[in-house]
Amino acid sequence: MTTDAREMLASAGLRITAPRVTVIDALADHPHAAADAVFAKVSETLPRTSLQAVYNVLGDLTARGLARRIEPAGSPALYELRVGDNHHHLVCHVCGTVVDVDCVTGHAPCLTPSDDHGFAIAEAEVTFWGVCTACREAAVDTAPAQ
Amino acid sequence: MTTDAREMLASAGLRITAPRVTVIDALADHPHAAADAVFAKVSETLPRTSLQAVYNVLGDLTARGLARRIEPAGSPALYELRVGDNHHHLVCHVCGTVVDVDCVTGHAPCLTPSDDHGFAIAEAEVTFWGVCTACREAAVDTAPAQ
DNA sequence: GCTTTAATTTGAATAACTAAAAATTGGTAT
DNA sequence: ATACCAATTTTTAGTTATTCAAATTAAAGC
Repeated sequence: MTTDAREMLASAGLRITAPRVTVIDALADHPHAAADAVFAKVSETLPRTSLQAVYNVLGDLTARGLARRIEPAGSPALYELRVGDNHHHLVCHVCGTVVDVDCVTGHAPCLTPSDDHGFAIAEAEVTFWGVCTACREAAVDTAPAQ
Repeated sequence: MTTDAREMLASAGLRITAPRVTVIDALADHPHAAADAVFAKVSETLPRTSLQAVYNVLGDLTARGLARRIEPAGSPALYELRVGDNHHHLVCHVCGTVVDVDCVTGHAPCLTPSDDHGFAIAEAEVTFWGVCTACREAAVDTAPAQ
């Protein structure tokens, strides 16, 4: 895992540093993690790392195309290493869990609007909202008796 | 316009107050406005209104289904009065302008993911990203000479 | 016109993120 | 190996968007 992180950084022309390698490892283990979750994970193995450094690294990774940043409504920004395939997301309204969904029709842009209003359209971002299995089961358990 | 606002509030069982009517009028004039833009607009005609009141009203309208809240990445929350038709949005990467786009395939949920991962899916939210005409023209004007 | 309950104001707190100067470190050249 | 320099990280602050809660005010039924 560490090797991959180093290769990723090198191929993007970024210096290989402990915080960067550790952030990438954390994202590899926990896709769709927010900055503070990444910080918590990184702190386990590299406790001297600052939250600011994590923000810097996530920003750098995103700017170089090594990571993708998503911002579901009501959630802080989440990061993932799966880039370049225009996949989408399915978010649980209750617990916020995010899972990947392959592109609806194949490749970017996977959809075209009925009217582009003169915009030069670059991409279509799709977010499916629903309730995950765990939250549905929890709801049944706590439902009022009929 | 004022009449419509009053009717909307009444039909939702909300008290008719000056801040609420004015917020609704502001949204009718400026769809996709953020809270501070609504506050600025409301302040013109009702200068004693607090920003907090605007947040309260926007929250109430959203909770009762009179308004819809969208949160494009990198933008504060935006509000619009067009609700219940599952339309989508086209956002300019440069200036943030938002325009409405009719639902891609007709009615909610307008899309189905390739794999629902066990989620009970309620809706599909589509955000198209591109560059609007004005920003494209501005880019040409300031482009470096070849 | 009262009374009750909802709404608004006022004042404060918080989360998520950005900014900038100072200290440190990685990678290259010697 | 060592030193250098620019990139990175730390430290410290600051900002933006938003929420919370107590006290005041106002809407609508009686």
